[in-house]
Amino acid sequence: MGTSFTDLLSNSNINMDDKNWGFSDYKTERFGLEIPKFKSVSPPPIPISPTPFTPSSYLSMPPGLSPTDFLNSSLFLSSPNIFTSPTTGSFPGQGFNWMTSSSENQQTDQKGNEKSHPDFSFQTQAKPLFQSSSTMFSGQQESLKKEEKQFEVSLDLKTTGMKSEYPPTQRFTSEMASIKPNIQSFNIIQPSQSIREQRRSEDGYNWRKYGQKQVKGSENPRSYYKCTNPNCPMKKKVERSLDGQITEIVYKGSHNHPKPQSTRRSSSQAIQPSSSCTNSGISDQSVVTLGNAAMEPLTMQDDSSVSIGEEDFDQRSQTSNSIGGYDDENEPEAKRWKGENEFEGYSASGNRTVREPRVVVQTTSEIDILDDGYRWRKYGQKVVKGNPNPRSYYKCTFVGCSVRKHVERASQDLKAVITTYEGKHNHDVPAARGSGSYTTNRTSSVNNTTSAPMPIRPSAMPNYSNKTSFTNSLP
DNA sequence: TCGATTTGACCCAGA
DNA sequence: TTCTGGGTCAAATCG
Repeated sequence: MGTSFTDLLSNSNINMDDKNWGFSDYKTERFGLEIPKFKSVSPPPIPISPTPFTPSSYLSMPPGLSPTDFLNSSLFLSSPNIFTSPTTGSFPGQGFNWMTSSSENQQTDQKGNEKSHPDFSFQTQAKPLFQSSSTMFSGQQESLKKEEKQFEVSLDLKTTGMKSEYPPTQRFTSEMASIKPNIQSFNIIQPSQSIREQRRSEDGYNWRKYGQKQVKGSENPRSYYKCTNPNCPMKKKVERSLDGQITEIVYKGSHNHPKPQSTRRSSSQAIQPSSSCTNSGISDQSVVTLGNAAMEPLTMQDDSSVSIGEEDFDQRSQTSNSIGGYDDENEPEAKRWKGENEFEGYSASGNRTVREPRVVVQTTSEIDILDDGYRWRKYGQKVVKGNPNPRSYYKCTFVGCSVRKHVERASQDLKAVITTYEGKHNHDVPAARGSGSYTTNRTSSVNNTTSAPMPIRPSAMPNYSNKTSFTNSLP
């Protein structure tokens, strides 16, 4: 059982020597062909959100080069498309902007139009790894699916000995993130592992599917899942493209129980927030920083200075994150509010043109966001007309305090952040978490390790009402 | 045999 | 009030 992942790949007719795999070649596949319609080409599998996405699953690091080195290199940090979080100052650029090198900050679509595409960074698909490029656009769907199926089964047998549980092409992507770490660390899952264990989603919880529906305006079926934990209200909706790739996940509610224990997960090390996360932070950071750099990443960037426990990790990773690209010009009222804490994303299908798969993760979990001294809970995110950048909505978490704020980057100047406060705090600024200053530590952490811009920090405004802070805080 | 999934039917909120 | 569509239920089916 000492088979390395590379061996597995080489046995599967995947040329690891082809330096284009997963990168430029893939981009060519996505954008270099005449694609009459986005939906004609299903979006690639994506490492869905709460998953401790593990870039190293797809990357082979040269000897002597650690992922941390990679992250700290100017290749990542010099990108002008990398911004700190509007609220936390976190540095999403550490979220593995795969497609973005210094010369590739601008993506070119199939029409030759250059467009800023920060979201594309998270297209770190396993697809180039696990799907033959020759069949990528063959149009022979049945043949393709058979090939995929055969390959995946083959790979399954080789690597895990487990039976297939996930649809083709989706495996080794989002839903399989719980397995992926085993690949990353070259650990082989023992065949004795229970089926139930395998059903655990990438977020570490167990889900039971209770329904599926064809949603109007979308050819993608939507599946409904409930957390299998008794009395847990947590649900999620998963939309998949026809070939099984997830195009959207919407979480609803929050878990009222700790994450189930898992021997597999502990052995794989990859989804061990309290250990691996706080040490390297790499895999877990990438989960929440992938996507639009202007979005609230709620990252684990602070790991070097702040120890984040599992619960913290869970909540952060479930925080509203929207990953995907949009056709900004035609942006309709993309998402509609269903309630204060409920936020319905619209699927990556329908009338609008969507170039990237989309993930909306919503939860009622409370999140602390210490950027101005107060604690904020993100309760929504929305792309509003006239600004392609999502607006993050926050509520003060202090009981009885109704202050809200929303943060967005200016459409004209991405370096500028507009923070609008609404209401008036009826309490003092809460003490920072931990013994030291959380924000101070974070700031120093960022500054010490990168040349990242300073966190955007609106001046503390204990009393304000509908004030807008237009902060041009980036160099 | 049992738990998970599938799928048609039903419920219900909103237009 | 009716219609529509998303969400859920639950019997049937599957593994």
